[in-house]
Amino acid sequence: MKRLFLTPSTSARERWCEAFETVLVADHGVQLSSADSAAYSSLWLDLSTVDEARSLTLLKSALQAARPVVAMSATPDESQAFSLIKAGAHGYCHVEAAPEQLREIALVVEHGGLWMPPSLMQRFLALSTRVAVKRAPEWQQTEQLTERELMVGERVGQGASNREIAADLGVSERTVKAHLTAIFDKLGVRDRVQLALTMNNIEVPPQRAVQ
Amino acid sequence: MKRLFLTPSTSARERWCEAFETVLVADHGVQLSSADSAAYSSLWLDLSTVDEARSLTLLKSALQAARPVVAMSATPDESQAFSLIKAGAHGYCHVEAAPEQLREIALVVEHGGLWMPPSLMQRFLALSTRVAVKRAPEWQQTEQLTERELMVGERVGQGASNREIAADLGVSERTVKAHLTAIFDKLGVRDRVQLALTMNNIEVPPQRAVQ
DNA sequence: CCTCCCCCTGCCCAAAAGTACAATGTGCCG
DNA sequence: CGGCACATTGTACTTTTGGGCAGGGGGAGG
Repeated sequence: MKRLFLTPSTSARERWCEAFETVLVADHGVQLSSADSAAYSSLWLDLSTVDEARSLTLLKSALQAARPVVAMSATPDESQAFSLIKAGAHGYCHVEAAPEQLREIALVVEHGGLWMPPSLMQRFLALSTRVAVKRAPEWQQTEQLTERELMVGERVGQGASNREIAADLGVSERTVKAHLTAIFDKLGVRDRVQLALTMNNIEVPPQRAVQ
Repeated sequence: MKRLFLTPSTSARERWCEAFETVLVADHGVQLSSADSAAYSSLWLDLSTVDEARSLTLLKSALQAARPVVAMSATPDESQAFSLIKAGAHGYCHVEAAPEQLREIALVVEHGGLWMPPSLMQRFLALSTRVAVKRAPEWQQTEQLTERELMVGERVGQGASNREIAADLGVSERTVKAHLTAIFDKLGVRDRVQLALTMNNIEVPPQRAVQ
């Protein structure tokens, strides 16, 4: 199986060749067709000289090949790792990773796994602990909101006030309130705080009625 | 490499033997010593007849062997998957998974990867990344709250109203407000919505000043 | 003893949030 | 065309929130 490395430079080519028997190296600009994708089993993106926005763009186009993509960074960073993983990368590692490690990562991602450095993985799992993991039913709740309601809900989920939302959407504050009332009803929440949590997939524990 | 399967029954043993050359099967009750752990490369937990609480207990003891653990369920379920993964499992699959798939999973977890069914993986990533990824600064923030302030903050993070919090803590509503004012100041948030998000490790994007 | 910090609270006020009742306009569907 | 869902807004009212001003009590430490 061949591995395709996309990089602006070829400085690390040596290490890659050491890791895998067959390596293809191409420039970032290369156009990937689905025909090509049969030719390799995984795709490796060198993002060491690329800014965040462009990283995501490159990743998106790389993902179209329907092969697992491993993002490689020169300055591994939690925030970058998570945003790339979230965007669809199957792996995240240092661009200077040793051949042996590259082989491990290839094994993992080419068999449907997710790979990142152990410390990051740990942190990644720890971070998700506060997120509600229950029921698919309420997942649809967000779906039952109208387009406009969804916009309002999302802004509340970011901590915006009614006035700010109104300005954002170019409507009156009264309209925002109207949407909110509808949302509260549909999602079964009481106020904007509970809505904000719900919009972030956080379980809202039932509050004891007082008075 | 051997794989150790922990199961109350041996009904699936056949499939396991088909998947791997060497398979050890033992009861859930078996005690794992670190000496044993050298004998196998991964540990597979059959949780098909086990309730949630016991699942976590079994997983915890299995993890002590310092080998990757794959949890297998008869009724794969998002909630169960996530709680097991968070508790330290490296893989989650159906107990009836085909031999070929078992081999894939073994490859992944034994090389440091995380494996779960693709649909679950997608959902898992979608959920996880709503969470803020930089906490070092704000983590201390939570620490800089006094005991009482922390209690109030946590309740706000669960969507409680001032009145409810007051009742919970057995103080007046005015006191709750006083604590809140102090919290807003310390954490640099504007209102209870932003506080609720912050308490759940969710990044509060700066809002454009309007007016 | 004095000071600092934390906890608690009352009165009062302003802003924000949330609701009720009502109305207008638009586009889609039978 | 009439019904219906959606978006929009106004007036007015109630509730909740946030905070200024002022004060009391307690514990730790100089």
